[in-house]
Amino acid sequence: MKEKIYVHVADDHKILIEGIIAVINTDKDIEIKGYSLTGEAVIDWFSKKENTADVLILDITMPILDGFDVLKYFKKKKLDQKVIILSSYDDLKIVQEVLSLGCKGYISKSSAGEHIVSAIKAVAKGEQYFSTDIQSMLLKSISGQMVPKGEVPDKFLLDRLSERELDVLKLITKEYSTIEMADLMNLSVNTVETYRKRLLKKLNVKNAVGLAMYAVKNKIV
Amino acid sequence: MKEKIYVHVADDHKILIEGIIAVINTDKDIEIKGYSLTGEAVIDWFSKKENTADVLILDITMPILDGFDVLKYFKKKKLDQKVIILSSYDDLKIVQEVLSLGCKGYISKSSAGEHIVSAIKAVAKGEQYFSTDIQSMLLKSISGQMVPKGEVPDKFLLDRLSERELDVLKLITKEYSTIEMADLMNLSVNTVETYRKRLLKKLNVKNAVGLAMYAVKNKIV
DNA sequence: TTCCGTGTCACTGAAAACAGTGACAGGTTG
DNA sequence: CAACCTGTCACTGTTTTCAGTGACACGGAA
Repeated sequence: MKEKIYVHVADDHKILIEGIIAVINTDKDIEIKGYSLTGEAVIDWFSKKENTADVLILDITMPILDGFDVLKYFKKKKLDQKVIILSSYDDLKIVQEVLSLGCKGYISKSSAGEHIVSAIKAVAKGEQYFSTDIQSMLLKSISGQMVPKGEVPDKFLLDRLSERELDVLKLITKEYSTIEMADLMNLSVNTVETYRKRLLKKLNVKNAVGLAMYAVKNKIV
Repeated sequence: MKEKIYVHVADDHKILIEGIIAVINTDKDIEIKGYSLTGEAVIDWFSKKENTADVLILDITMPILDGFDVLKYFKKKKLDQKVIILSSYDDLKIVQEVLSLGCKGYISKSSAGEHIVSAIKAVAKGEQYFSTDIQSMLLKSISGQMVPKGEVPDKFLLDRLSERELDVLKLITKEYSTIEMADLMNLSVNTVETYRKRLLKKLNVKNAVGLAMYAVKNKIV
């Protein structure tokens, strides 16, 4: 009889958590060790020594501190926590980003619950696990990535946005003009323009609408 | 012994559906009559005469045909189907929109599963049901709506957009500039500008980003 | 028939966005 | 340490958007 696998679940949608718990409870080898509704709660939970879990099921989009932040916290603290991302986004950039932050599995929310169980077991054993849609996306991206050597495609760089850039991006989606933002943030107009320009470049879009659409697609707003 | 309430669930996230089913199954008075993973599937299901449900739990965001489309379908077919929206968006415009399309309840995904059960029972009885965060948002919007009598707030007018305006709106969300649109549509730049200006006025936003955000929120793109 | 919305176009001027380049200090990381 | 990212700011253009005003034909609704 092998040992139980202990799991912690984090998602801001309580209903989803309840669902996951219900699914996981059907498996005798896995046991839920608590859940969190926010990124802050996850970090709190894991920062207490008495709390440990073999695997953390983690949503990306949560208010304030999101999945990225949680992964970064683990990295910073050099905790080798096994994490499975459970996301509704099948965006290549996001997958690459969380992988680089050390996550061990990625499941799309559109996949069936049984996959969570498989993923937990695989990751607990030290393997990686990706739901089929994510797998095929990764494969496609690699095979389609026949770029001349030396030239690194933008997609692999994925500049993560800085604090300030993110601030500006959010304000842009709220129809703020540069001057208004500068006023609001107590910055020079030039500074805000710099952030705007860096955003355009990093996200490879041509105008503010592109930025807004990016923000929407990536649940930044 | 009262009769059972039959429920159909629609969401593109299978895991969530499983969760909802698990939660609902704890209640003896409610029974699941199938589920759908897409808007098309919902419409298919309900268009078969042998399929009926007292209440439909419906997600807004689904690929291709979304929750709005499903509601519009019911409206068009004059089916008085009771629908509870289960959404991760707590946006006022969206709530107003689905209400105007005849939905009877609105639950945020961040609320607990037990609320679904309450919502189902309330709606089945002919009542309305909103989760607390949605309720407070609605109240706030109403109290903040102290406009001088006679002056109807724009939000309630929801001017219909013309064909051309819609065309331009869509292109704007694709980062087209006015000149590019004029070129593409074989129109004078001035004409396209006219549409743009009419859009700004009708939707009461201040720039192209506002238009794009409107388009996103109202599922025009 | 008159009014209104729509599709089409024009002109002007101010405001904002976009592009390019540059700079510099402070922090992190290899 | 050197390289890199971030936050901050400046200057100079060009292009685009936004605002205001106007026009005219067509078609449907009041």
